[in-house]
Amino acid sequence: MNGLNPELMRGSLDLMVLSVLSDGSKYGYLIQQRLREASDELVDLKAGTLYPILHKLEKAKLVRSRWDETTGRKRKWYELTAAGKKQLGHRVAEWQRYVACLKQILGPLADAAPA
Amino acid sequence: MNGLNPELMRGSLDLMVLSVLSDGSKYGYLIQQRLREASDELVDLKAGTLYPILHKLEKAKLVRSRWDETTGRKRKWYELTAAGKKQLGHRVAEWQRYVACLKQILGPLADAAPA
DNA sequence: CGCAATAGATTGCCAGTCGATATATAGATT
DNA sequence: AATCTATATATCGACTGGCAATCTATTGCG
Repeated sequence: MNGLNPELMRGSLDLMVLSVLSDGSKYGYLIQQRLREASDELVDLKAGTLYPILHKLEKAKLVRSRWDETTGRKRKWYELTAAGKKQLGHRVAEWQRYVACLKQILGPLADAAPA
Repeated sequence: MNGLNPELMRGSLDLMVLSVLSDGSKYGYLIQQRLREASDELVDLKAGTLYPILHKLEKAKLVRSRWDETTGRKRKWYELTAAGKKQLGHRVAEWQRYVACLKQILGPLADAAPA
């Protein structure tokens, strides 16, 4: 996690992964890349972070996976379950409540934004 | 931390505390209350969370403290140092970059917001 | 007098991130 | 043929941080 304070990211990593999966199945490495692209290199999930998250989501039945060995390269494809899609909706709404909450706490500070 | 996913909050607790201190010195218990008010009860920092944060900020010279024993109740007042004010500016800017980043990752999901 | 609220602080548990490491294949370079 | 880089998945251990529980102590109310 390069570009931003890692502490800040912590709580939303699941959300990011679910979000990346919302427009179709992907395998781990691809999720990593997509996230890097979509965030302008700000989010660079390490393997040691990503795979535990995927396993956790799978255990919670929010995603399901299957191996693809038809191509030379072994890949494990992950896709959102119905519950996962529903959960994603909740998480997005929660995220927005969080942002609104912080905005209220920051008050006038939220306006001016010096580097 | 009642109203919202605690995991989500994790990274921004320091920022919240710094922010609450930006409009004047406060003692711990007061910070707790102000934060609860300012967030419409969504953020309720427990003592076991707040005091370690304050001590950490003090160690980092972002806040300074002094005891007030002139009133019956012993209170430890915390105030932002110059470095703390500067740091607050950085943290706010960083927060905004984070929010923008997430918005980009969420893409179309960020628009519709079902509960 | 007892109880709730105020006020500060510490300890120990648990969960989560990430660097390091392991394994293995594909394609490019030497 | 050998080496290197990128691809691809996975686990382990160290470290950090939040929070419930706990402790001490005071103020004010019924």
